[in-house]
Amino acid sequence: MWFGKPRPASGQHLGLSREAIVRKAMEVLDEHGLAKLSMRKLAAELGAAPMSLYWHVPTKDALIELCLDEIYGEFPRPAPGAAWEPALREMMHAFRRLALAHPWWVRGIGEFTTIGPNAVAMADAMLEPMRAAGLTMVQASQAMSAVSSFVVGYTTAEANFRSRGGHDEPPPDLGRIADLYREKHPRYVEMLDQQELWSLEGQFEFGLDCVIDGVKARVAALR
Amino acid sequence: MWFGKPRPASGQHLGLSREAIVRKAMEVLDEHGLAKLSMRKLAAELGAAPMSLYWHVPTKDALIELCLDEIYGEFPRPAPGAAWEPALREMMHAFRRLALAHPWWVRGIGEFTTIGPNAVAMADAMLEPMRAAGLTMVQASQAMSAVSSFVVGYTTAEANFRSRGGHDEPPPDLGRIADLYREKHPRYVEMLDQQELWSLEGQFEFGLDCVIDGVKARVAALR
DNA sequence: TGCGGTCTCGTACGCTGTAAGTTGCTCGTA
DNA sequence: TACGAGCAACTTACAGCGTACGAGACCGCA
Repeated sequence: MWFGKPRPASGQHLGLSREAIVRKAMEVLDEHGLAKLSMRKLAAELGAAPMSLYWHVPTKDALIELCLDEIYGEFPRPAPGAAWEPALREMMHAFRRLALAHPWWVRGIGEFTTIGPNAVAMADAMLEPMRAAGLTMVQASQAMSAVSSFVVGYTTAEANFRSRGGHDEPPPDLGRIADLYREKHPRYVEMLDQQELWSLEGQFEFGLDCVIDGVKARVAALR
Repeated sequence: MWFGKPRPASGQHLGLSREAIVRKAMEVLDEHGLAKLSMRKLAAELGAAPMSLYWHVPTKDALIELCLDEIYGEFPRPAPGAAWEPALREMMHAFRRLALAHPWWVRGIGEFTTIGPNAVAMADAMLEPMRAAGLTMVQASQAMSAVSSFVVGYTTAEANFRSRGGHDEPPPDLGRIADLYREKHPRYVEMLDQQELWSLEGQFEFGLDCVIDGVKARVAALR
């Protein structure tokens, strides 16, 4: 007997779809990280055979790129009429938030260069307040490139550091490292001892302020 | 008769050593990239059996970290008595030079966080002119963190872009991407059409100027 | 009833890192 | 000269990986 469902959910149909696969892949990524994602385990998790995934997704790398772009979809949109500087700042804070919530994401960005629909939409949205404020295309793009380069670099390091057990205080194995280099590079070891440096948010804020200030000054000078 | 050589180079001795393995690994990395480095191929290249490498190196990841640190050894040292700003600038240019010469390097930095002897020596050397100029430890460290975060982020993207065939001009598949997004994000596509944006060195210089300016201003304000 | 399209699966190939155990070599000492 | 220690290289084997290829199962439609 057959119940007239759009998908008869019988025999050959598991309800697999690109969306379902991406969703489950992101679960696995959030929980176990990039290195632990395998097509075979992912398939098992979905109750399917490994090769079944390949009907919906051409390759593992392509799947990862889909996941990467998915995160770009979670960015907030600048409020209409917002000034570019606070909008950019807010966007970069969102970036850090997402990067720390999904540590595999920053690493993936470094390896795969995403130009998926969500990434493009996000960049395009950020372009709006900048153009509205009178920045030229080149200025706007250079500003975004400078600021986001910093943010990518910083959050990569931070995510890495945190994944090794670091928080906002000196890491557990700091003593070992300090001992290793104490006679040869005492200045460096002295730096490691500064409590203030281990405020990861503070470091981020400082760098972000620097870049944005620099950008503002340069943009103003060309007026 | 015995010639007093430290290693008689006979029978079981292939001349394998940690240094030789690292050297050959760097050759492979420079030529084929991180993904193509395998212990088995590396061993073959050295005329040895795969497992022989494991006498000299505990694990593949450890070998990669050794290679990463090796590159840090190629940094120039700031001239004695140099001012911190030009010294830092020069250091960051060296970073970009090395990152483009060894594209696997930047990617590896993002994945492995190196605190090897050469990396530490390089950071320590950079600390010298900053301390001499009267910056506090915290200021010096924050400045280095901000600037190098930008440089890591930018060169990661640039190395990635170049490895996909990009040079200092619009990439070959730009048309395809532009067509994809033209109706939905015309502003973004217009940005891609700006010739000036594809000067990768220009973009780098712009961003670097921004961060360093911002750092200088902040340091001066705290005086 | 048969057909073409959509989806799932089984098998197989050629890779990977490395744990465990074995062999041969050289050397210091007896 | 004989022997055990220790170093260095090798062999074998395991568990896993991405995915090419081809064979089915099921659907709607003619």
